[in-house]
Amino acid sequence: MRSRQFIQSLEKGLLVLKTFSSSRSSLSVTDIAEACRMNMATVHRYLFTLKELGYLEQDTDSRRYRLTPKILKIGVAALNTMDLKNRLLPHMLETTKIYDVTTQCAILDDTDVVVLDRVRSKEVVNWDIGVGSRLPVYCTAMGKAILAFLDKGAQIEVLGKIRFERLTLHTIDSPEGLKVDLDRIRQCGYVLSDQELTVGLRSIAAPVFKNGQVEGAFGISYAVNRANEEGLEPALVERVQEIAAKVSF
Amino acid sequence: MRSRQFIQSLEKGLLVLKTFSSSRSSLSVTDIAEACRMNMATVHRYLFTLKELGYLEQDTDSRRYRLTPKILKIGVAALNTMDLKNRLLPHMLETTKIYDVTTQCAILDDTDVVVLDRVRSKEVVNWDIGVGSRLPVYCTAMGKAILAFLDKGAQIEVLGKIRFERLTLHTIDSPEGLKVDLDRIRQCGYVLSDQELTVGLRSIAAPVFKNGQVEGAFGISYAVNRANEEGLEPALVERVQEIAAKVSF
DNA sequence: AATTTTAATTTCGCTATGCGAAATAGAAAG
DNA sequence: CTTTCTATTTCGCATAGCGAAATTAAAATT
Repeated sequence: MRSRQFIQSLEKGLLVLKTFSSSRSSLSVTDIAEACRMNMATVHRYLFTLKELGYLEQDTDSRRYRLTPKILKIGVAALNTMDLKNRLLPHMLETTKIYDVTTQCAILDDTDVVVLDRVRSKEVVNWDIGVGSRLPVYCTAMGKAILAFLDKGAQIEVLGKIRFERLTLHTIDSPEGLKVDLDRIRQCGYVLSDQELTVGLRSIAAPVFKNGQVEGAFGISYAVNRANEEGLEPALVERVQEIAAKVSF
Repeated sequence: MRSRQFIQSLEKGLLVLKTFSSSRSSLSVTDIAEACRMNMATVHRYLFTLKELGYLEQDTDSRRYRLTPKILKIGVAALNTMDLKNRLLPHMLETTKIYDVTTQCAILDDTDVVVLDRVRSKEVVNWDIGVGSRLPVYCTAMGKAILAFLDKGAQIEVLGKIRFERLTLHTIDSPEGLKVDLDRIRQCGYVLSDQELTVGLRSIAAPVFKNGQVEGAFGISYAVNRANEEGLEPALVERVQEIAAKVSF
């Protein structure tokens, strides 16, 4: 049974909001009633309220609802709160400038890494995700960098929750395989991930610490063919570790 | 009096969430009770619920609450919903690559423009805002581009709500001055803004249309000194208009 | 270390609030 | 024109949420 302190109306309201996504951007009362398993009259009341508050707008013809930019205010506050991002940004800009690689920073949430910010390289890769995007921990350099330095308990908990999926030929697809890799990463202090998430993409990442605890990760990505450039990767590996260490405390 | 359909608990819950911001990232029960003018017991119930749902976390020592990345899921859905961003991104990447300028796209919300996405140039300017940031309409190239092409009614409404503030020597600081500028912009089809928001920064922008209605704007920014580069600005002006027209329909 | 102050959390009884069935309105399909 | 489907509103009931006050816990002050 739920605590007496729990406010169900808020849970329902957020559930309604959460139903909207990039693939389901315009929803009818019925759609939401179905998705949330709620009574239609009730759903209507929530939609009415969210519209009144300016978080949703309704198409006059189709009567369907869709998110407004106002909702961003809340999420963006969360983003800017993360000072990892602010500490890393100057280094990201500089690194991208020098090596023309995409630099990024991320934190862990559940079994995903959430991209806090990224500075894009000039080279256009067939892969472009935005700020706030989520990527699976087990097949990203930043994800593995964070996971490897989590304390045992937390690490095991995350490992247990991951749903492995073979995204490329290089994707690790078992908890055991990942565990071995994480132990190795913990030894050497950085991750070099070769096309584990996307074919053609290589990444390097290292963990950033805050009071001795992993706070997130700093990472860079570039096209596989650049791995051949004389001395580039050793330089990048060193730089990533150096920067991650510099912003850690 | 409020409609019978309005759910007050949801309003209060969102009010509590909204209280968190980059400058107020860690809040106590009392802080929020004060800011929201709500009873402390009530505030506690909302915080408890949001914590339970995973949108807030509580520091065990200070008992203060702070946003978690989970809240980003909702905002990011809103961002990705905006297909203006998806249509423009390839052009943004290409333009940044060719001219090394910062490219961006934005939409209007209330009296702000909300940045949907941006591709940074290599030149590091003392000005770096992130995705989801809000800038005032009246002193940004993208803001004025959108405003100029709004229908009369909507334009007047926005003009009435703006709170003008002189940010630089070049900032327009009256509705009358802005109106004159907007009429001129409507004639020529693009905006060239010189240091109206930030000293040292110049921007060019043009509106993007969807079914004949302004949907948002495409813009580029660069350091003032680059205005001297032979033929650069005319080329940029043309390019901005060309791209804005191409993604309009 | 004892006392006071301040803040967080829980309890409890009352009532306004939110619930869902059903009614109504309105649009789309047949 | 009728039927069907969806959105919206009404209404009476049950309960979820309210705030005063109690309780607990942690700082601050003596």
